[in-house]
Amino acid sequence: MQVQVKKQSKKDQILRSAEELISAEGYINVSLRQIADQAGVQVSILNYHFSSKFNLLQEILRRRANVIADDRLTMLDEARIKNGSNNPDIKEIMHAFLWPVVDRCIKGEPGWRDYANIIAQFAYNQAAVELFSELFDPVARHFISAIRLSEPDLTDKQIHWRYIFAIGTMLQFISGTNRIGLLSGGKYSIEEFEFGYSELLSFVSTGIHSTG
Amino acid sequence: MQVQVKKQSKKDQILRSAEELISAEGYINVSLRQIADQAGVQVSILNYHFSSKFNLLQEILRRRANVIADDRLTMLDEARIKNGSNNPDIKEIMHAFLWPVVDRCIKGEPGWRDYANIIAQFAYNQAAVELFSELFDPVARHFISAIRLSEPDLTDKQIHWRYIFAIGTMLQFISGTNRIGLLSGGKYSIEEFEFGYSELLSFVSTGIHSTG
DNA sequence: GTCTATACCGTGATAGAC
DNA sequence: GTCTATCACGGTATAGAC
Repeated sequence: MQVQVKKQSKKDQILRSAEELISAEGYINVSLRQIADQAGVQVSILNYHFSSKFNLLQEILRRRANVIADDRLTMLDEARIKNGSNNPDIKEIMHAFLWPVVDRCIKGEPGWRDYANIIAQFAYNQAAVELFSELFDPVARHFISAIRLSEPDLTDKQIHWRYIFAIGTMLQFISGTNRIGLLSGGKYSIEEFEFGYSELLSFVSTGIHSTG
Repeated sequence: MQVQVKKQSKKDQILRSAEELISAEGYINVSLRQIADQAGVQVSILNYHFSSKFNLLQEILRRRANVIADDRLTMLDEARIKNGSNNPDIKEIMHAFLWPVVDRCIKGEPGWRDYANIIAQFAYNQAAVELFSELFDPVARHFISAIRLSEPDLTDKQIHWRYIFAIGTMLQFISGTNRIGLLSGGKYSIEEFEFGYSELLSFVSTGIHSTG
């Protein structure tokens, strides 16, 4: 029993160190030896537990995904209950989709910030797309059903495309790159997450609702 | 003179091979030796011309950027002229922003498709953000001015945020990952670019115009 | 200025002892 | 499960030919 706990916490420690370093310096620039050093373990332990560097990355991506997935479904259900007709409007739906990620990834503990950064790093990487689909698309289909009810004038195809666009918008927001700081010459910043979030939510909701 | 041409075409050949391989297999998975082989040159030539792998990537990103930048400004000017008041509506503005990328990257020669893929691969990579800003933000500021005229009810801060969101939406679209194919179980595909583009344009335009 | 040959050291990964 | 030793390969630097 105690051994089991010990092992778990050790594996977690590796995952945590990897998360931190990959987020800060980028997957390419971090070596397994650095990760091992920071976690206080031997290099070959990493290969024992994770079998490859890329698989370590995949485990990082997996680890926190279902927390988000659960929260999204919970918030979607709550929105349905709060709304008597079981048919919340598009903004409530997208809030249930966006908030679990944004809240944790921007305000949450450092691990979640790192996680968001890593997700953005690999979002458009061919090798990781299938994993992302596996982790997030089952829940996505629930949201698409909800949108279908809420926006009866949209075709199924339109809903799918716009949902994908919403993901793209969200990724831009949760990536730690502070592109808005560079664009605005420092006038605005990714740190103003409350303003940013309300803009994100209305951008995405209005975009999905669009009639052309 | 002729020597100059020869050299240029050789350097271009390396860039082209690198572009193709990095797009297809990912920056991490491609070695300089593979690139050299495909270009029919020696490995050390790459270091001679580009000094490092990452710098080679940067040159790839630079090479086609100003073609897009020029087209965007041209289309923006045309929209202004076509519209008597020098104040085109938001959809015309965003079309001028999106079309030069989408047209080339989706319909254009293979090199442009690869280019789009690589841009998406590095869009949220900390190490590349400053370069992207350098390459695209000067033109972005012209578009922000145009939006300011077109959408007088928006604050400067709102325009900046929404412009950033538009970039995120575009990246999702031009990335070659076909996330929509996975989400829809193959029903829809990234290949239907005409439908996708009209959805993209209205999503982004409506999102920017949003009143909450 | 270009290109070639070669060597260096850090990397991810493996096999086997304990 | 963990550690040591070892491997092949990667990006990079350099010395010198043309």
